[in-house]
Amino acid sequence: MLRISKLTDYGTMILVHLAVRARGAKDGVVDPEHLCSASDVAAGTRLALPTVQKLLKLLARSELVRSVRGAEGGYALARNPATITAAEILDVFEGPLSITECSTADSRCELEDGCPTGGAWQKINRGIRGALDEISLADLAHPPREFPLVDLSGRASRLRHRLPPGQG
Amino acid sequence: MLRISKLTDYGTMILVHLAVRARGAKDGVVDPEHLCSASDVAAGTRLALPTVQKLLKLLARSELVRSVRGAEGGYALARNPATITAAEILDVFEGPLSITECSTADSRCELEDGCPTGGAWQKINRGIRGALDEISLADLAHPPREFPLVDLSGRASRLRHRLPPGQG
DNA sequence: CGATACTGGACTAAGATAGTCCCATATAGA
DNA sequence: TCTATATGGGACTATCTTAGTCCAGTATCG
Repeated sequence: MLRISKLTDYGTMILVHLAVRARGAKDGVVDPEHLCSASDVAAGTRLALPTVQKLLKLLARSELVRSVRGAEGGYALARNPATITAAEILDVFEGPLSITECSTADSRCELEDGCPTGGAWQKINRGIRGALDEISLADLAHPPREFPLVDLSGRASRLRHRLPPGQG
Repeated sequence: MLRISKLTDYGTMILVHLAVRARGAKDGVVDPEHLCSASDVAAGTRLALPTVQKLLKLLARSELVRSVRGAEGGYALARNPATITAAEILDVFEGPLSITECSTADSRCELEDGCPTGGAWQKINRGIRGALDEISLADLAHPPREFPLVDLSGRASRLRHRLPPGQG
């Protein structure tokens, strides 16, 4: 239920990669200014290069990632990973949509007035956003053993990432 | 972000209709055994009949709705609306999926071991489920002014329901 | 028996998604 | 200045999903 697209998942992996690089995963030296090329990200995440390029372009247009063009250019996080929330990340890739289809600005809903479920979906939406606001990119990049969120259910599925076609 | 499909939205409207009928919206007499035909639901929700039929069939296979065949047959909620949660409803229509694509049972994920985001997505998923567990069908059918959920964000979009083609 | 109504599944058009590719532009360094 | 390296913007396509319809079968009431 409540799927996100593969591209959103990939995009998150890319952000995690940038966050890890920024804190100097390789040599222990922290350098938030460190630029990663698309090729570097593709190699690090094992995602296909064209897909990574596409997603990085999208991210660069958002406020989460900055880019430097030309030789020796690349991408880096625009802000501290601790200040970037999962809600913001999903906004970049999925757009600021609500969970109900009819919530886009230019759609007309003739059931609007009498609709008995409208208000409740809105509350559900806010509840979900609240949960997403609690998770930062820093958490994603370096998850602590005990997470700040309450474990509300044992029903969550195992999570795995599928490799793009042509790998594995 | 985090869309549900139109059919899920429609399905929820159908469940709300059944809940309202069960508590006797018309004459004030409460009758949880009251059966609604697909035609009655279609008329009440203003959704197209074939779509309603399809969704009611799906619901009847779940544990949320029971059906009676033959003349004078129809559909009714299998349980008290207060005990049916939004999480259960979404499970019926969207399946027990996680928010990440790769979480289905038969997919293989070569990034599984080293995947730095897996655990966090899982926590996000649980947080969302927690929010959905707080909303009952009874809430959806008869939303109180003040909702049990905390209002965590002012960013939620207006919610409207779009009519199916051929209406309006 | 016949009308009513659910059951199961097939089918299609339209739209979304994932993935690739091309050309333009910017920059560093030889 | 020239060239290699990168990003920027967008077009394009195959595939999958979604939404919606329809039909033949089965159960039940009167």
